[in-house]
Amino acid sequence: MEKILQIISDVPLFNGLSEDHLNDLRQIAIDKFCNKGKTIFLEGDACNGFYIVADGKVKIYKVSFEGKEHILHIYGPGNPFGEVPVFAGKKFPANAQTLLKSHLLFFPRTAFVDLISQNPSLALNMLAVLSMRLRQFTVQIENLSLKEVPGRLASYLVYLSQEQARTDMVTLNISKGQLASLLGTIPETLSRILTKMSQQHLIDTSGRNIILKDLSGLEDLAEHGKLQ
Amino acid sequence: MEKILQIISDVPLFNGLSEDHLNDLRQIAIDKFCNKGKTIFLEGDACNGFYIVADGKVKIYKVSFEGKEHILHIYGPGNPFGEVPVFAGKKFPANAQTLLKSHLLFFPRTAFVDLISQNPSLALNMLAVLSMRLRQFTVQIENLSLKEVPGRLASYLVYLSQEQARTDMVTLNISKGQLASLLGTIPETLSRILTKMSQQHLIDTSGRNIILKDLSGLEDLAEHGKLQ
DNA sequence: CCAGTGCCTTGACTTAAGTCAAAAAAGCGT
DNA sequence: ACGCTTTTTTGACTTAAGTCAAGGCACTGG
Repeated sequence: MEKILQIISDVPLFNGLSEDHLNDLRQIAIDKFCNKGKTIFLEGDACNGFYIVADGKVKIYKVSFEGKEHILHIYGPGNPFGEVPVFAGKKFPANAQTLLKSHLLFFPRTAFVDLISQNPSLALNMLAVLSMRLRQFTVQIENLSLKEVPGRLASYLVYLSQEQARTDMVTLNISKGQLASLLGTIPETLSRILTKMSQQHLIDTSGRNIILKDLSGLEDLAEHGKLQ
Repeated sequence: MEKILQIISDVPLFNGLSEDHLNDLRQIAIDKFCNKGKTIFLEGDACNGFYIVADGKVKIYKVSFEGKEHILHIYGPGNPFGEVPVFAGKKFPANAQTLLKSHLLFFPRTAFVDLISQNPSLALNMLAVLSMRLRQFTVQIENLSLKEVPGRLASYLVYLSQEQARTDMVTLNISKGQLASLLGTIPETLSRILTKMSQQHLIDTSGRNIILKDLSGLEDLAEHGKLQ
């Protein structure tokens, strides 16, 4: 049981909270264990709380009428999700599904709102989380409408290289099909662009490893980029 | 001077706050009058506060390397903007410019954060505002990646029809060029699609007025649609 | 070792939407 | 009403990226 407290205290959202507040959070948190591929909620579902990934991986996605899916986020340990309807409206704006066997913590809406009302620094943390998300969405929209697929892929590779703190190689932690969906395209197109980038000596691919042969070329492509 | 207090008390973000708190807000608010076309901030600018539109109209937009612009939002009276860096990071994630002669209220960051820390209901209101924005972005991303331009335009018309509470006609409150940018396309394409929709007897256009001849057809198109 | 499944790649084709250029229409100030 | 600017429309052309269909590759379990 102390494991939950441990997990909670490691979540960025709860950074800087006092022992007492962490304990309060622990009191209201509910464990949820899910197998891979489990749907956690669907767009339009009523919401009575939000989740934090304790362990595993979750995708947040939208589906078009024809069934095509676009992944909005992929969240791992420490990331909250499903918070939007806690504060605005009552319905989830997208779908959530586990990509791996996962351990989630569920925070019921009313209890959590009570905590926030009594705890300004929790409120400020939550505001920071939502603001970061807005910032990310801003970038996603820019990518989708102002850049072509090669530029989006290059951005993603540069981002991975920062995240993984390596300039020589990055490793995808999702399948290429999922990456295509995250970039707002389809697997065929992604595949073609990866081969094109290899031909231009920007990268080399082997499975989920992508060797960055010309990082500054990729940065360039991410910025103003056409691939020829 | 009482005008400012009046404006503040009408802003949804400040709904339900006590007289005292409204007065506090009024103390920290700074008037700003801008002519049409005035740049309020640019992406990457350091931020030391956020704005509320008291009067006029402001566009929030991103610009690509080649200079193409994509409008993210257009805000009118009562809408706050530029709040993201108040809570996360310190730089604006996009650009802001007035579309009309406008009257803005500026709230300096530190003073505002102090108020929020002392006032849970202001914090909850702010959380609601940011959550609504996330919800809207979610829809925008869905539109951009899963729908074609005719579907996006149809969505927008349906949205306008709800907003203006009319089923027979809507009036654009921005130019068609700006609408194109808001939909993630260019004026030429928008123009062509408007004529196509007229040919299909979905709408009739005359300047900024668009007569909705077949609202359910438009709803259909917005949902799952191709225009043929 | 082989069959089977899921993932990825390739090829041929189609199409939505962007570019460039020019004309037409609408606004605006004097 | 006039000339000027800005916005919108139209046409011809190009291109990025999607669709459909098939094949290859790689990992799994019998």
